[in-house]
Amino acid sequence: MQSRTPAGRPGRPRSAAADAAILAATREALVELGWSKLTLQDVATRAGVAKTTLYRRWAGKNELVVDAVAELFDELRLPDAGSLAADIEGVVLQFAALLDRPECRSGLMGVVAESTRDAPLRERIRVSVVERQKRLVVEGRARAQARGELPPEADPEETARTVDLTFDMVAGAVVHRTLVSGKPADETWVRGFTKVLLLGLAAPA
Amino acid sequence: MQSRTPAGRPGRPRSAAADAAILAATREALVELGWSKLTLQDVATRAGVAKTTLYRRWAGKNELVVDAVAELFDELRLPDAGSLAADIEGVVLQFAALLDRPECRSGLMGVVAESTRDAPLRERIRVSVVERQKRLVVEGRARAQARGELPPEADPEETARTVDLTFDMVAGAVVHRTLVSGKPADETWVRGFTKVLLLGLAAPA
DNA sequence: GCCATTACGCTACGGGTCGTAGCGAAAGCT
DNA sequence: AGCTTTCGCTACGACCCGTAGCGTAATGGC
Repeated sequence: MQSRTPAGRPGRPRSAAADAAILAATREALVELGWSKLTLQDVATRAGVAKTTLYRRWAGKNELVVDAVAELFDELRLPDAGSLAADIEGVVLQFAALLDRPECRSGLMGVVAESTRDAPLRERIRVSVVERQKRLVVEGRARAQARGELPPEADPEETARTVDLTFDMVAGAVVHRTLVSGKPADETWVRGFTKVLLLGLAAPA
Repeated sequence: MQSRTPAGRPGRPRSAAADAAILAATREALVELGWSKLTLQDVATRAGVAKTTLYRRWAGKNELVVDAVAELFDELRLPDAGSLAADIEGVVLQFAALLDRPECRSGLMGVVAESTRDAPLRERIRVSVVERQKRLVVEGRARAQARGELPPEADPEETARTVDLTFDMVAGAVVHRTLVSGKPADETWVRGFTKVLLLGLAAPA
């Protein structure tokens, strides 16, 4: 978050309600206007605050949208469906449902595009959005290894590489399917994807 | 391309040199300024043409950048390295090299972000950029089936689904690796990725 | 209760980009 | 030649950016 009040600070505290209103207004504007036509003036008006209040809390459009989109990813949960295949399918379907929301599509792609020339922004995205998804991969993997569905690795470095690879394959495929190919990541597609991924991962090293 | 002269048209023809200069200037501006700070005024100045000339040929920034980036994808070639694994690795490494160029990174992500709210733009990207990559998948797949490395499919609809899935997995993983995770898609990574993908695809239906 | 400190709403500002219009000159085709 | 289209140039209103300054509101410390 942005407005962390360090407890013992004197003066009037920042309104927590304003934070929530601004982030909600940002998502609303993303739905109606998209990334490029979204203006901070418009967000401020929707949220019922002054434009200057926005600039006191966020450095600019990029940072604001990252925070607004990051909240959406709080909904992601790792289901315990009994098998690794079912777990993957569940997570992928949740992720696909998120990417189906227009505020998520345009917001995420907008900030990712900006992050190609803004390292601090990329780091902010990583912490607020990417790591939150990656944790699901780590947990799901641990469960699957406990069940014996995946071969365990001795080398922790090898484990990190495999987790990274798995994550890039899952998230990348879903994003590419929905945003570039422009087709829905529905159950049929997810089943086919999970099958291919699982066969590749389950093979011994 | 944009300025297609229908041959028998009277009047002064559009300068082909200007087209090339504008597209090159667009890529140059993408490198130095990135997607959001790129202005058509700046591109026009770099190309040595008037701003109005730009607006006569392209509807706006989105369309211009799509054309400028699409030219980069002409370089993609399907190597004949003897095995499917080597072919995939070759293509993926080429794709990774493209995404390593800043004009490709910011330009591509920028227009993809806009395309989430602009169906005609998405179609333009599909025709100019996506289909050009997808053809490599189709060709490589045909070769591999001729070599017996991949199981052939009787159902043409099933074939289309598999090609789509393969393409989304390859392109998606590379894009996510380089642009979201922010790590290089080097030979080590490509080898690991190809291994997982191939095991999943080679398995019988 | 008083005071220092901070947040807030409001207004205004210079600087920049957008997309378009209008003009005269240049460059082709028949 | 004459017609047609492009091109460079200038100018324009509209909009957004990001900041500054002001008076007011809401806290915590004493």
